[in-house]
Amino acid sequence: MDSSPLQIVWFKCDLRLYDHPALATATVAARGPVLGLVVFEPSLWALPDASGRQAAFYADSLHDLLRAARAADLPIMVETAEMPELLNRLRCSMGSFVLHSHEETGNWASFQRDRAVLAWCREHHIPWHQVPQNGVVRALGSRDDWSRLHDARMSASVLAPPRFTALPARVGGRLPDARSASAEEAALRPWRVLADTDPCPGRQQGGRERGLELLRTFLAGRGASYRFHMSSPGTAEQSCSRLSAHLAWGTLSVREVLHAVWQARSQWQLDNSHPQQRSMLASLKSFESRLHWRCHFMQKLESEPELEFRCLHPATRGLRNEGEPTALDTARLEAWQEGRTGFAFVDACMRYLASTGWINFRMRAMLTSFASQHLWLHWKLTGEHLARLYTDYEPGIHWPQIQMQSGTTGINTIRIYNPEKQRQDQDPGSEFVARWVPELGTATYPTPIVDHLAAAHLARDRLWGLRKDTESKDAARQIFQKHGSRNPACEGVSRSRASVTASPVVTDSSIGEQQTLDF
DNA sequence: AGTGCAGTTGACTTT
DNA sequence: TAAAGTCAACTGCAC
Repeated sequence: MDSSPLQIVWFKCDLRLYDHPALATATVAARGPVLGLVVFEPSLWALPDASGRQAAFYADSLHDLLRAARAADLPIMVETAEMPELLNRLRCSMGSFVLHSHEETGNWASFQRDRAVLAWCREHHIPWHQVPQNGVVRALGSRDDWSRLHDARMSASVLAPPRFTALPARVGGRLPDARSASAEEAALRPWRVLADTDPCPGRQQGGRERGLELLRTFLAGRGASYRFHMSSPGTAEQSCSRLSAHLAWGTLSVREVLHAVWQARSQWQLDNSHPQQRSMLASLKSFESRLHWRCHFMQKLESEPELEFRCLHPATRGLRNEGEPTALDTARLEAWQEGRTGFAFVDACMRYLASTGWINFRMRAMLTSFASQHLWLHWKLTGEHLARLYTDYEPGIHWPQIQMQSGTTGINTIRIYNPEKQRQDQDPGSEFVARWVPELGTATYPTPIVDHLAAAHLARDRLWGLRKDTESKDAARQIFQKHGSRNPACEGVSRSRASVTASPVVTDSSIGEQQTLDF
């Protein structure tokens, strides 16, 4: 009998060695040798929310991970297979092992995959240790406890990369020689092949080294203009942290980013003579707040994975066409996807996103609002399209945000963005529109496909109309109890009244959260 | 000079 | 940085 069984660390959306709790628990003293495992799962990459640009970012990141692992003497096996069949194969060839991974708040399919893996592990008496890597709490009892649990996770120390011991020959001999460049290219091939199907000329590069560089420049001063430049699509690209894809694919951990923010803050606090001190301290504060909100939103999908395909508030189910799209739906969907709605700013944003794989938060909200409210398309279809376009697609942020901007959560105020007002506010000089919709003003540019004022009015009436009856309000209260933020500054309370009365009054029109990721 | 009035601004509410 | 609506206070101008 082997007294120290093989410890397999299954890398999922956590492509790093630093601050990697699953790797740390696998390497604590008295355990066996450690083997990394990265799996290209064809069924998951074929889903309608997956795309080539995400695969490309993953490949970049895996490249960095394999290099770092070589330097640290951690062998990593890269496989193309479905789980749990792969685990079965590994058990046959290598014998029993212990499996380690991070808790994942992914899409429904990844959740089902994890259930299958859990069933397989139980059947074969393979221990599977799943540990958290962010502020999302699995099996959360009450939202009242969440903030405390989140803060405790985030304030714990970051974990140094562990030291590894040599693999026994029975395992090591079966690994491909990952030291050669051609072997590494072969390992990355499934992701690269998929990437080639999705041209994205402005795509952000993946890999931990790039992520660290973005973090460094943002904290060292690039973030000074963050608060005033994040809302316009023309300036956000440089002023935002651009860490979203790195957090989504785990080349950086949210905790290490947070600790870096705290360290930068104490440095900036000392630098009284620096002209950017004030703006940097303000930026760091709002950036930290967003990291908190990031986990807050992901917690919603963790607690209710059906958010990916079912309207949260029961009264909003069936509001938009959930069946076979009509001819009108299809025409509108295609116009929106292809950036030819006749609303130049909306079209410019969609084309920019398609070309770069990223757009700032506010414009994501506008694109969603336009599809759901003005075009009255069901959010599942449009949400899948946006998911594919986002290199930084994070299911736990995406689906709760999509539902929020579509007015189907019941606990958030209805936000219908006016595409003309947004153009005025965010692109007053029309530089952004001119760059991405150069044919504007010529005969080839379409006329608007809807009367946006009338469409917004109709959407407002429909959504507010649903909230009037008592049953609907009761449902909203229950949703708030399960998912709502307990931050007093964000309650559905009129702030002026809350500040002057002993017991703030919750108005009927504002049960729940008033906060978005953008504020 | 003070009054009347259209138009603007800002705080606040409603959808 | 949701947008639209309401209302009161203010402003600039004409008379």
